[in-house]
Amino acid sequence: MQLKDSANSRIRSAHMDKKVKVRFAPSPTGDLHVGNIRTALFDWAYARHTGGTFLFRIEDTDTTRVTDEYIQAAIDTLKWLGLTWDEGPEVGGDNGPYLQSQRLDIYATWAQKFLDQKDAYYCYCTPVELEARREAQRAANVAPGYDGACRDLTQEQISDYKAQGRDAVVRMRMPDGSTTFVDQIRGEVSFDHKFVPDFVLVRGDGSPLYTLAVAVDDILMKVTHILRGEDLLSSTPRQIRVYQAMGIKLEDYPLFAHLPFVMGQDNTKLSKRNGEVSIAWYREQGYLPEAICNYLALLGWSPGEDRENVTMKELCELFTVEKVHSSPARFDMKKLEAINGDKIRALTLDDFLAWSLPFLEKAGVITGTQPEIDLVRSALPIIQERIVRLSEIPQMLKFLFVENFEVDADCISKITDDASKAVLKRALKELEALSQWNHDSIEGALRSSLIEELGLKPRVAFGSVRIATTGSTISPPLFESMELLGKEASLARITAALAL
RNA sequence: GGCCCCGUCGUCUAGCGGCCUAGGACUCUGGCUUCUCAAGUCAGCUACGAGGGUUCGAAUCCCUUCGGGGCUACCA
Repeated sequence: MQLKDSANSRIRSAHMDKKVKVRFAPSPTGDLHVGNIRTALFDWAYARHTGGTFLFRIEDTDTTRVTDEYIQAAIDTLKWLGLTWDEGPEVGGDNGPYLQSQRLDIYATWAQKFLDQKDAYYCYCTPVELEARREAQRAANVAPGYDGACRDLTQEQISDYKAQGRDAVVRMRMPDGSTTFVDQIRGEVSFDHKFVPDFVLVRGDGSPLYTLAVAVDDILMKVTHILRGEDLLSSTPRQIRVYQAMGIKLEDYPLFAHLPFVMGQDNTKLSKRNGEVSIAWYREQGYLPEAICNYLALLGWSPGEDRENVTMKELCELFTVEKVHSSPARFDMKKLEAINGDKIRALTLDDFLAWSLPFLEKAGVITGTQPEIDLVRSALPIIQERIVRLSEIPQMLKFLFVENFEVDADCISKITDDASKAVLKRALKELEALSQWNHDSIEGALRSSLIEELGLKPRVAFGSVRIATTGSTISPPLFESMELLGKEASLARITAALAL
């Protein structure tokens, strides 16, 4: 099967008249991770860029590893990220069902057809036998793979195996020759069939494998572009083999584009060992969907023109497969944080409030009453440029809500010396006299008394007041914080500090 | 081992034969600003894996080599 440039251009031109349909087809054997999401994002962006269809399909043919919880989690994660699909679970479509476990009869029909056509055959080798032969191949330094033992079984041999009660798998016959296809990112890629052994389509128990289901579904669901991880690159010849057996015309083959990996810090495939990979974790940590998508989009792709910050809308406008490159990228948490900080700063007050409340409630800082929400709302502007993750909000605003206020243990010694006591005493006196309580009046009073009259350095003078009122050396701007805290509480805290 | 993919600052990238004494961003370092922390701003550090070609000219094209990764399942 040669699928060289001329064929590629035939497929491409055939596709020009067709509406683009891109699919994201994860196998939910765990929470969706960073790599899955980058793939989903590119799939989605390309579909949106071309005005095509984004199809979401669940590949749950491995029933021992896929669970309903993971399937639901995958659906939720995509929704949370805003990667909405046009065909798939929950929304339906003309090519469903979209769970492979609900399409078993379809795969069985095709497998039978391949058997009838002699494209596939029953293989009675047991896993133990296969493993032993592979071991021997390795020892003999021969490419391991199925040796074709059951390719041309006689009736006798078959009855013999059946009599032994052996299960048979359905195996695809790989003809001699090679498969060449044009990857839209990597260019022409070629595999000699010597290194693509006959592969299993249907298990001994009659259930289909990925190799069968993925190819059948992409064709039946009329997928035009397959953008997926590069780990699937070497399985492409098998997929193309199934298209052939299905009798699909060359121009109806989907176009392949294998995306580069997202690697961990230690330059191995991202896993739990070398960083947080579950999107659920990022959600809990207070990363915004738009920040995650923006950052992930930069892994293997670039908007160009020295630009990095893009909205989801801009991503859709700018994204093309041609600009994706072929080399793997390393995941960098620091940069994600920087982008998350940018996105948080760009939030409107209403949006920021909406994102903040769940974190404050979960941390037990507020219960959700209207007065609390009002206070949060007025406090958010002074912390907006000080956080990179939403999960930092409770810590920053806690001082406004705690009932039994206490100064951080490691800060107490910094305000118990004589000099600090003098500062606090004077501050208390000045503040008590204030008739107006806002950050201007507070600042005016403290500046004229502590800085001008006592001649103290601002950082020294305000530092003591900061610790006394907010409990820490690090806080939002002091005068605004005191305004939000209120006169009564501010004075009470300074008084309490003097008693330490 | 075999097959396949990949190789520009520490990291993500721009670059697609002359605009490159290689640009941007993150990180790091130093300065400014400053009530702390941030934010903002200025500056600095640091890269075309190596070796051969092709060419008047190469980060850009070719070859070799080295390095990294993936696959090699009745996983996907």
